[in-house]
Amino acid sequence: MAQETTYPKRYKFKESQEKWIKYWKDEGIYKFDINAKGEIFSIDTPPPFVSGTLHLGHILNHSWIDFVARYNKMKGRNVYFPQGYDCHGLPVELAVEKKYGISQHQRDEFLEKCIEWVEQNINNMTKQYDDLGYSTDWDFTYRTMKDDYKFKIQWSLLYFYEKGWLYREKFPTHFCVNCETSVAKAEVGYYEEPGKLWYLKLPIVGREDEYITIATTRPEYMEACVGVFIHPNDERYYHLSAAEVEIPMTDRTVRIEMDRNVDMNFGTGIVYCCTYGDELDIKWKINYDLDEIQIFTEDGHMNENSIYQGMTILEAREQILKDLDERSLVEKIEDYEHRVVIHSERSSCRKPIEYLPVYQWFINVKDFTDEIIESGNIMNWYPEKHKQRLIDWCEGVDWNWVISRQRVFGTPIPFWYCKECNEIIPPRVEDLPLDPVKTPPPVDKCPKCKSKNLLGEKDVCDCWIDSSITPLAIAKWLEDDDFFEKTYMKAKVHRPQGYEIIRTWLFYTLFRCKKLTGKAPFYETMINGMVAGPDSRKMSKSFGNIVSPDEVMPEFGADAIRQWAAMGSLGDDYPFEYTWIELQTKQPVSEDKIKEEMEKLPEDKFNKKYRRRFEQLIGASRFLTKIWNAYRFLGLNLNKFEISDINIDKNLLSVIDNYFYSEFNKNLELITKYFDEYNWHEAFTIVRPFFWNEICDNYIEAIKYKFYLEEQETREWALKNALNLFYKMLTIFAIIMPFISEEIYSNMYKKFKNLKSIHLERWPTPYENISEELAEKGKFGIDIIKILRNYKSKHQIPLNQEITRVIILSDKNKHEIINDLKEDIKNTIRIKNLEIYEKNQEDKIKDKPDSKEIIDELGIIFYFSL
RNA sequence: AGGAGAGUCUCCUAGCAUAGUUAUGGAACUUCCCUUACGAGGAAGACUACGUCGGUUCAAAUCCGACCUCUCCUACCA
Repeated sequence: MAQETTYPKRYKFKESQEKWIKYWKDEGIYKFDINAKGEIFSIDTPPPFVSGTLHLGHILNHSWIDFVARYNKMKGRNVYFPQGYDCHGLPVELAVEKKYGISQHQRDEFLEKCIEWVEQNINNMTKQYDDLGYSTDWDFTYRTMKDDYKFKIQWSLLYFYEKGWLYREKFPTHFCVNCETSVAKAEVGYYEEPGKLWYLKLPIVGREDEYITIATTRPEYMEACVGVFIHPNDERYYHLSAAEVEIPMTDRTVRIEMDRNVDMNFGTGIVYCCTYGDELDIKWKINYDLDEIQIFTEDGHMNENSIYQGMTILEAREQILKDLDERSLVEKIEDYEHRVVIHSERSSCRKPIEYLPVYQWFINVKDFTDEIIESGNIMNWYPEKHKQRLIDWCEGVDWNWVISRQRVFGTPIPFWYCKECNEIIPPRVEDLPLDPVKTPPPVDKCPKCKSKNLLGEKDVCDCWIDSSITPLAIAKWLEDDDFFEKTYMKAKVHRPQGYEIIRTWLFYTLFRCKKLTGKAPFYETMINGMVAGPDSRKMSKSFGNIVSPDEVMPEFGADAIRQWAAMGSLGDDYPFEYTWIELQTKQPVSEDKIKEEMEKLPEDKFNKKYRRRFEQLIGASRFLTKIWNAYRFLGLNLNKFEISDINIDKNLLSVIDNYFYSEFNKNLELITKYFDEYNWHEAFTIVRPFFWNEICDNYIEAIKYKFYLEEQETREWALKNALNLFYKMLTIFAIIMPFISEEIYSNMYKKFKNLKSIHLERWPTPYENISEELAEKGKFGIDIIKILRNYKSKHQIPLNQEITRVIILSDKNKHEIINDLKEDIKNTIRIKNLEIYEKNQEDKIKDKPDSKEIIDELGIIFYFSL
């Protein structure tokens, strides 16, 4: 007697997940061995920012990445699949300030706490990855905040400096003159303030007593005015084209320019550009190559470029208005609801923000966009259409990359500079990584001006500086030459990512890696879209359409959620569907009603009354149940036998086996083709119906009767053949549903296969030498079975009820086929007496039953009697 | 404001460069049957969609133009 295995009625995904996550870890199923067989295929996965939790966008993206990893492994490649974390960023600083109540000015302690906070978040996110069934090898994880990572970053910056691509220059930034610090865009807010709009007259050069009038909320910028703009379509001002105007309180004149960015409906439709008034001013300064005249100091006073030197900005405003008024240059004053940019998000400051130029570090990318396009062109794009985003972006780049951020938690920019002459002092390679704020420069005086006033840069790097060398970091660049050679230089490197960061992550990675190694980093890229809510708008709190993975994972499990991911389409946005259900009536409730109720009811009451129904996941769970039951059925029968293998013998295949094996071959070819293109959606829409409607509904139904036969050999072969086919399907399932596949494998197949895990298995091969002639016959048999089953159904006969007598009449050439399949037809449909004749024998049949059906497309006539 | 991608039935999705029967395939849905691998299964069914408006054409989801909506990006949140 075979060893008894028990087959629980339901698949318990929770226990299964827990068990296999541990097993995979203990047994090292996903370990990467660089010396293993197969071409090395590296996956440069996106390091998520360490917010502390993965969202559904990550789930979509990383499920796909896991499909890529598992599929390529099965195809025999040696897949290198690490997963790292992007640690630096303003949100970390904000969280630490809030949680520990310390400020960035207590630098050392602050940084320590940042690291602590990040580590906690990483723990949680790592668990979420494991719960998803993510097959990364955690031995190769990385963190952008670690020294080994920083070393590579700083080394690359030094290299860029030596090549002359890295430089330091003044550039405007949001600056709080109250706190005397640069602030991030995320730290500024707006608030509405009743203010004034001043209409000021600027004299036109060479035309006596002619003026143009500009409207401004910031008259104190007048002295910094370097340009005046009007809209090219503005009919009121056609006569002003190319005119010049005088700037009051200065001895300068400026040209009037036409620009489409002007808002014709604001003020007079004429706007003055004061370098750094707002973001538009900055854009104009760059596009029109305007001078910059700085009139403010970093502590909010007027500087030496202003006749109001020493006054605060507000004092200067009052004074200049008086002075302009004296010269009759103030046309009128209006009340105006003014949107003021203030320092609101991080401090209690709430004072207005100014744009001030400070020294920033730059990397020259403008001169290398052709090279980036080339690196993009040699890659395979899935889907192709998103390549255009990269090309368009490259072609439009007209400024260089500002890499410095006035933050503290980031990779230090490893340079010093001379306070007197701004000479840059680079570090020695052997001293990297370092923090120039804490480490003295390698020289004691400026090599250019001999000054001893050398300062370490306290700015840190833009996050994209960290993340745009991930392909090098994972390949142990500068660390292990052999590893680097094998996993980068000679490997196929796959880059999966969302389309929204093509212009950042992909762009900068293509640029830097090519420059640093001479080799374009990627063999191919797979692009995912954004996850939206059911209203196909992005998930956001204000729309109330957010779903968190933590909400659905415990209810449906990873295999179901991964099926949801598999149904998304390459490169397009993908909604996460749900409908609101009223719990009592179980009826769907409209979106509007829900919104109403949400506002009306307290949260707990609302939650008791309504619930979200996740249709996609319900469908996915049903499929898992179907797989589980097919397994149970085969398993229960396997319990009755002692078989030593599930190998097949071509000569012992039944006609029906032959047909389904042939169908499997055809479907496998399609599935493989779609997987090769990373088109999960199309692949899965073949896998699911093929398994469900063909293998379960037709194949298993048609061989079922054999399991109850007396004759051992037929029983055994029927089971073996079915187990063999099911196993091939299971290896395909393993990519999308790793847990249930492993569960079934371990219970039913492990004893026949010499593998610790199905995830070490190879992609299935087609059945060889399948006779198409026999397959045709099998198809014919299945068609007949379908018609008979249909007949029963139409006449409301229970499927398991026996029919007393069925007569099948066919053309001569079909007669023999039907005869061969007699047992299959008879037993599958449960017919007591099945008689088979050629059509020309119709007259000879005795006691023909009344019920008759003619099936033209099969060339068959049926008679039935219940 | 600009640039890019997208809009096909209740939901996903194919098709769209070389325009051509009745627009693909899934899920969900309804009715009947069944319940001995099946919180499952079987059979039938219907409804029925190319964002809007124009144009080119014998013929447009497909080509052209305008517009609308969504999403992403546009030098300090990733």
